[in-house]
Amino acid sequence: MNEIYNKLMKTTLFNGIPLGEIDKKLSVRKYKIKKYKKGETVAFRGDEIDGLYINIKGELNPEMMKHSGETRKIGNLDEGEIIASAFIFGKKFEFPVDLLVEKDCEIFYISKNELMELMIDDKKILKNFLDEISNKAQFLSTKVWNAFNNKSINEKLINYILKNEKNGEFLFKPSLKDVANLFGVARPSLSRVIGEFVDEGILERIGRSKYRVLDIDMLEEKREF
Amino acid sequence: MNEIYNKLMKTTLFNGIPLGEIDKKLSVRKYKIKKYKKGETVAFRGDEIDGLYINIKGELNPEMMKHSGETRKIGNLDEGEIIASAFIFGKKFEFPVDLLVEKDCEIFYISKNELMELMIDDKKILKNFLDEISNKAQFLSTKVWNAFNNKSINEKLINYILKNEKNGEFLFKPSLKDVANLFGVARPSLSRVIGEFVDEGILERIGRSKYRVLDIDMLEEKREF
DNA sequence: AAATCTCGGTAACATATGTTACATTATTAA
DNA sequence: TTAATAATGTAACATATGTTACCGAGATTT
Repeated sequence: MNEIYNKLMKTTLFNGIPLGEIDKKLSVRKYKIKKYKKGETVAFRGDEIDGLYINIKGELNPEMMKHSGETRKIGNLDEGEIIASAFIFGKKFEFPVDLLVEKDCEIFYISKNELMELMIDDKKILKNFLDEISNKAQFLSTKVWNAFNNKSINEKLINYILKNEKNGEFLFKPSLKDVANLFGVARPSLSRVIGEFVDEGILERIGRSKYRVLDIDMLEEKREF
Repeated sequence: MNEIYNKLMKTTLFNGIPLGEIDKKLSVRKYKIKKYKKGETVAFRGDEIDGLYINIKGELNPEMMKHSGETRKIGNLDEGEIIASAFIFGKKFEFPVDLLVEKDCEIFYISKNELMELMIDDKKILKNFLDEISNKAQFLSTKVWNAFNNKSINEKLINYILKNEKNGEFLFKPSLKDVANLFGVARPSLSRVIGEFVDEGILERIGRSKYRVLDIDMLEEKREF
């Protein structure tokens, strides 16, 4: 039991709550621990969400799929993170994505009602959960803003470089292909824009998917307008 | 006072709470009512958010601005709606947009801490607020999904038509210009695609920004892949 | 080391969207 | 009503991105 409480202490929801407190709060509540093996699917898009799920051990992989079958990774769900926190309340009670197990997992579950009791009982937990779902919304808001503001591959690339360069060097991680996918553009199209930057003397190729920034001023100038 | 409580009853936060209850809860709490005239700016992007703001009378207009000065309406904030609800908690305590007054307004304000006390004190209010933020996140999530899934003007237009047509007819509201802006595309580009649909016999123009769907099957076929 | 495989760079071509300009039609103001 | 203003449909042209194909460089396996 103590091992679980120890894990929970590191989660977003119980962040800052002492071990003894967690023990006291949870001992009077119902909850479950579920285990999954690598390759299994924890949930499919559309499955009902009836409570709070926290990944306390292992790694999960949320994926969205287009009608055509094309998939896109959204980002990993590491230990301590709440699953689909913004979909527990609100109008839709269903998983927005498919959830695949990347590394063997243990998942903490507690019902919606028990969760609310926890929040009413402890102001810190309430604050933690409000912060959690607000952060989700803020993250999405930024994404929407970026989609509106950085429309061209040009702008996306510049932002990527400025965010990822260390000492004037950067590489496309985990691969150029994946970055193109992240941008939502075709790989050769991204390569072409990179090539243009090289022609203009802004970048220099120093290895496989690896470049050096030669003229950071020119890079920032190109940003606008 | 009663007039204000009456307005509050219709808000997202106090939805479902009887008038007497609102009176009882709020009489022991600090809150303010602020008034604004049309044309004033309630808040600028970056201003600190130190609590909960609800528009209880009038109409507000959130706007985002690009570096270049180009602006985009996000959608109106009508009476009863909470302002920037997803930015009260979480990492960013600041307004994500500029807030312009469209029609003379009255705004209800309560501090973050008092808001939390309200939530702890009343489970319905807690649920309402959790629903509110979750809905925001879910709405944004849909937008991100759409941006990923409906990339072409073609697809956006088809979805727009299927969502807005009544008895085979629809119009671009409030104007074609605004819909183009909503899509994030140039107006003539949208017009061109509409024109193509007309040429193909899928649509028929029956007035200013007003069209009739002639072949809904062909419209749905064009949807994929 | 050799064979195989995957990824990344590049080019030619096709398509989609943006830009600008203009005429026409509604809408608003005078 | 008339004049002014704004919105819309359209066309020609410019630009950005997608698609396909091919080759060579690294990585991986044998």
